[in-house]
Amino acid sequence: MGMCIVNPTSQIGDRKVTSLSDGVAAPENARARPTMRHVAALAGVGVKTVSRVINGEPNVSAATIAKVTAAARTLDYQPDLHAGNLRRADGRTRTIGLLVGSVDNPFSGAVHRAVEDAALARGVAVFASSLDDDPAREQEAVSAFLRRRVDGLILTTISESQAYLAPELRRGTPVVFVDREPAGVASDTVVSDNLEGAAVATRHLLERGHRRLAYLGDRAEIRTAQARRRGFLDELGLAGIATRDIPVIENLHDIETARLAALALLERDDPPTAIFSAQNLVTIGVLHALRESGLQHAIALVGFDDVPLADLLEPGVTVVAQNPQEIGRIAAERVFARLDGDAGPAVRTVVPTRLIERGSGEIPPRERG
Amino acid sequence: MGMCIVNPTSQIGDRKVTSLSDGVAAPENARARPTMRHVAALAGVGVKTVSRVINGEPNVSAATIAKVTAAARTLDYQPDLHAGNLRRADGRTRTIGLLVGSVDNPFSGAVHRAVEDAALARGVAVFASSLDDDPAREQEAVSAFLRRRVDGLILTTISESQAYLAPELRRGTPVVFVDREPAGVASDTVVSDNLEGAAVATRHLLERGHRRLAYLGDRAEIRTAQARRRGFLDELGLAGIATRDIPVIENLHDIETARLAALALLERDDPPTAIFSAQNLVTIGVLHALRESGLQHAIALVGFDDVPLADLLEPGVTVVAQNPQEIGRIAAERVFARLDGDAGPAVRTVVPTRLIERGSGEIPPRERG
DNA sequence: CTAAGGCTTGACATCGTTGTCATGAGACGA
DNA sequence: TCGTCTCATGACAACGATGTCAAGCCTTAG
Repeated sequence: MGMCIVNPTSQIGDRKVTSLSDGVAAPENARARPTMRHVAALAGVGVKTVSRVINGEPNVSAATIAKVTAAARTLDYQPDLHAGNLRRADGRTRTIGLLVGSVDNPFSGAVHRAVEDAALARGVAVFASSLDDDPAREQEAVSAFLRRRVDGLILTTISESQAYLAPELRRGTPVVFVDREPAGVASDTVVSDNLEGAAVATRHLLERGHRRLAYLGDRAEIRTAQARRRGFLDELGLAGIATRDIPVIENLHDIETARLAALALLERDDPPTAIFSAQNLVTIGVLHALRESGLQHAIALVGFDDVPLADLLEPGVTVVAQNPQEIGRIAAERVFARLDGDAGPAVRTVVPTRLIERGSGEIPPRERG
Repeated sequence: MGMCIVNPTSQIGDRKVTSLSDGVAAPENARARPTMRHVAALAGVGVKTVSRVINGEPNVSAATIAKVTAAARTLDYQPDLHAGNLRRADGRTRTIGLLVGSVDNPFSGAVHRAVEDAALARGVAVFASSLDDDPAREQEAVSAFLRRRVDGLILTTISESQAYLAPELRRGTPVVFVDREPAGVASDTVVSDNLEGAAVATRHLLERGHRRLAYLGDRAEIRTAQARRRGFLDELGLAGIATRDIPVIENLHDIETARLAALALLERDDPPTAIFSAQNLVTIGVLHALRESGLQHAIALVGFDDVPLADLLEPGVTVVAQNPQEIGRIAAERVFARLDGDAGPAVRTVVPTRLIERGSGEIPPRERG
């Protein structure tokens, strides 16, 4: 074990060295993963010299660089980033953790893509996980990220408090909250203007004469959903509409529950003339329900968050669009600014929303009855 | 430096031990990340005992477990997975690398989600990267994964040959190719039945009487795109249609280029009566062009790969749907089977496609002129 | 000719953890 | 009472890399 034998033919350099061997030739088809010591032995230099060459450090002769490079290529050597990190001064893994709603939700995908683009430019890899609005998953994902020593976190959260992150924040790990604001800790946050966006959507319907509106939204415990609901209700209040009779249907977490809720709503004796759907999957569920009821041209709809192909539907779907690319871009920018030494107070960035009129939100109210 | 001072008040256990200190008290608000040695010192036990408790190894007394657990909680200790891996026998990082077309493409998102679900069940984290059909990005992503010592790879590829992976495969790293078959190496592969799917789409149009068809597809160098094109052309040949006059427009890589190509096609003197769009973004581009030309009810369309909200459009979009969830699920299953010791020959899994008739593919041919 | 300085290079300790092994305490049967 | 066994525990080396430091060589200036 670990026995050293002289094997002058197995080196690239010109000096005689002992080569690494277990005394048994490894079969060609199951070579072990080479380490720096293997490269050093093959090149006939010390491991530190290999380290210097691999990391492009100065003060290595051209001849040595050539020998080491050749040996590394011959062995298909890949440095072990984590072993290096253990000793390296900055201790950076060049890895960040990203927790989004679900990697197959278009909003999340756009955020993810923007984060990835920023990370790629800095040679940083991205762990991506789906939250699925499950508090346990949030904690597990964060824990999994931290055990892998990510340099920073970009998190969409669902649990009641993120106070469990306080020790990590004290250690200086950058954490940026996206889409939803944290509770119990202060850290950089990037969110859409949910309150104002919902108000804009609601005003849009009110201005077209609608008085019987309905709200369909996500889980009530999500602060983002609460803000959208409040924006909706506040605006009704400003318009002097009694919110007592306004249907506010919450806890719709996927297309199917939203569709069923919308169908039930449309079958009431006194259905609304306009619907505000406060999340992209909810909007899609409502679209299905309207279509099934043949009411897509009769009942107005404004959705919060854009929906794929919304412009190709008939009528086009009017939405208050978020800007997930921008959210992701800014979140990544915050993480990297912190890693670059920015020690200022927590920054809260509000990304504006944009009303996109496509038809469904411009349907006038029908007469009652 | 590294000086040890006795600090009997800073421990949870009952034995006197030297605590870790630099001789200077760290400020409360910038505590360094605790290691096992810190936990051991606080608990008044040896590091190996902490290791045993953290890893749930047997033969530790209940009292010791309690002390160590308390100390770990007090310090908010998180074990460093990579440091452990360095020494651990199996050397697994419990991490895999996933390379998809783009994390914001719905097909990729669905694959990603399925892989994540399988990985989560095993406590494995997923690095996700976007290929963007860029050969350089493929190599960089793979290299970034390997430097981080992922246990396995699930790859969508674009470069001409994946022979560069041969040494890694010899080392036993599981590699599964998804969506596109590799060249130059043999390894597990999970793909849709592109040839047959395209043939089904084409037959569907032929059976409805179309003779003037057109093909709009992705980059010609992508083998998957080649297979779809061949499926289309072969089927025309079988039907006795001269393929010389059939428009075959390739290298459409995003919605906008596809839209422009389709618009140009529709403005020809002799436009097709039916279109086969061979990729999801191309289908969306074609849908825009048809809509802009007011021809969505006049020209038949069958797309390869499903499109979000395809069922809500008018007409609904007929597609040959792939099954990205299944592709992702099987790919993950292959990786984990290999990690569990499956040393059998490379497996090629073909996931069937499914024709979904929604209206656009059932439009009959218009009379010429 | 010699001292000083710069350039190359490698030995060694170290990062945070786990595998190996030895040690000591207590239980148990003869 | 005494070995023998099991259990609980910690010292130490090792994993693959990098930081530190000293040594050797070669220039160059005095």
